[in-house]
Amino acid sequence: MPDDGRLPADLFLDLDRSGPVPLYFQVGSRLEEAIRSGRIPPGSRLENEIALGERLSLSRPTIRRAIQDLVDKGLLVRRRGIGTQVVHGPVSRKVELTSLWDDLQAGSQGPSTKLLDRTTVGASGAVAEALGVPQGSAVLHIRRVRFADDAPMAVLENYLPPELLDATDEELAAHGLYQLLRMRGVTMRVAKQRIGARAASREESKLLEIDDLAPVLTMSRTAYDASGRAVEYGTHCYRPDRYSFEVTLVDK
Amino acid sequence: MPDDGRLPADLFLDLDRSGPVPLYFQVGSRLEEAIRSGRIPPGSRLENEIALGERLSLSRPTIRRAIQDLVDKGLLVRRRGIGTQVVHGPVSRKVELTSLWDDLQAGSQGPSTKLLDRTTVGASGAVAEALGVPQGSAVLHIRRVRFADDAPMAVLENYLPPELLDATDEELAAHGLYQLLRMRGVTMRVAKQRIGARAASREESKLLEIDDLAPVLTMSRTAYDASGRAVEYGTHCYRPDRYSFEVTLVDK
DNA sequence: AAGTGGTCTAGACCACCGT
DNA sequence: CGGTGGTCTAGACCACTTC
Repeated sequence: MPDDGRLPADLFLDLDRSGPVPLYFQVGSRLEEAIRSGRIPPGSRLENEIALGERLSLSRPTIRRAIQDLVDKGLLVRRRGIGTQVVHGPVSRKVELTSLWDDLQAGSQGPSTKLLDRTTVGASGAVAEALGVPQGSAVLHIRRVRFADDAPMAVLENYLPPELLDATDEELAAHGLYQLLRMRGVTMRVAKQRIGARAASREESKLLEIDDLAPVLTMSRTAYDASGRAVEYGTHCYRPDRYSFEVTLVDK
Repeated sequence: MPDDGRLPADLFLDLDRSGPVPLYFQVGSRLEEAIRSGRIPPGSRLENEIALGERLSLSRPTIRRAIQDLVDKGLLVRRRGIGTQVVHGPVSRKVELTSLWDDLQAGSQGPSTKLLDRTTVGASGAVAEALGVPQGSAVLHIRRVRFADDAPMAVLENYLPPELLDATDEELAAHGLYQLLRMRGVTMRVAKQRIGARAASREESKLLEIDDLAPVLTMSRTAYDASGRAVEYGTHCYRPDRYSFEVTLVDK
């Protein structure tokens, strides 16, 4: 059998052993690129971990970690006694604007945002519980509409901790919450989301340019920083013809 | 500071070093149990990895893996130079029937299912592409209604590979797809899902006992086995007042 | 029997955080 | 500065699959 899964030799020529980027990340990224581009075709077998490690002068745990990351992303499948294969399914498809993170990560570059409302309010029961602050303490409440290609896509309602009370309207419209929080030393690490559906309210239907009571996709999220403190609580609703969520599950 | 994060001494007394259950899994499970039960309270600090390893007579990588699994589940947060903490947020909340896997995993025990339709059809364009089979090849098509507490919750439409062509109606109603496929040697490893919303069709609204054109939550999924072959394609719609999806995201 | 991934060990050095 | 997690190494033994 000539198919020994030997990878293209030039894939890993430029590994940087002194820079700050971890080796497992460099290996994983190059491998992911090769798979998504189709250069390593679906269903093809990879070299075994030890051989690959020797060719790259890397230890087996380092190789394993790089491969495991791609397994977690759903790009590779491992079977004991068999080997590692590229999945057959639709791999090359990029995650476009349906990623679950993009509300946080886009912001500055992505679709535009219009600020509808921005007030400082005392945290009510549900908000106070979600953010983990005392009832009645001051939090920032904002309401925005997100546009993609000049068409309304979502209505975003958020409650934020005191750090952002000083943000200007211009900042809120231009920079996205994730970025604003980062600039103030707050980085999100964990988020819990609930996705559902309901009929649009009269106001929402107007903003989204859909019929009253038409279906909307809803998502509510609480995000936590590295210390475990809640730093964002939001309730969003989306036009279902312009937005959907994509999730890849891996059996562990 | 007396808070050295020292864990309860009896947590790890019964580690089985000879059985088939990996040590990192045993450690992780016990830790998860202690966190979810509140025995290790939110915000509390854990011992550092090396100390914990010494106390349990385990190497640092083994401890790290156990902890990392809980970080990936959103139960713990690690910070370099600081330590590992239990997140502050709502942790103890069980995942009940909103897990993204339960359609696959419940089946036998969970809510009941009524089989509406079961036919062998030639794979049409979209189905053939999703399942990765030739156009027109025989696949099993089934349509079911899922009930929870005797109330309709979802309409499930699935296309399945030839392995299941011989399944009886009783099996289909009683055992759940995941279990039936497992019994035939097929195990799912990766699934890609898309979650959206739309208005219910007349037939769906009747089955779900809701108004015509009322909102429904939709999910379509393609599942792959260990070899990367597609083994299930399904389109489901849910009553949004009885079902929603819960997702935990971790920044990696 | 040979080859694969799955687990585990016992170290090492580094980057980052607090004091 | 000491303590923490982040990375990396070089081995070892095992379980599983295929031949």
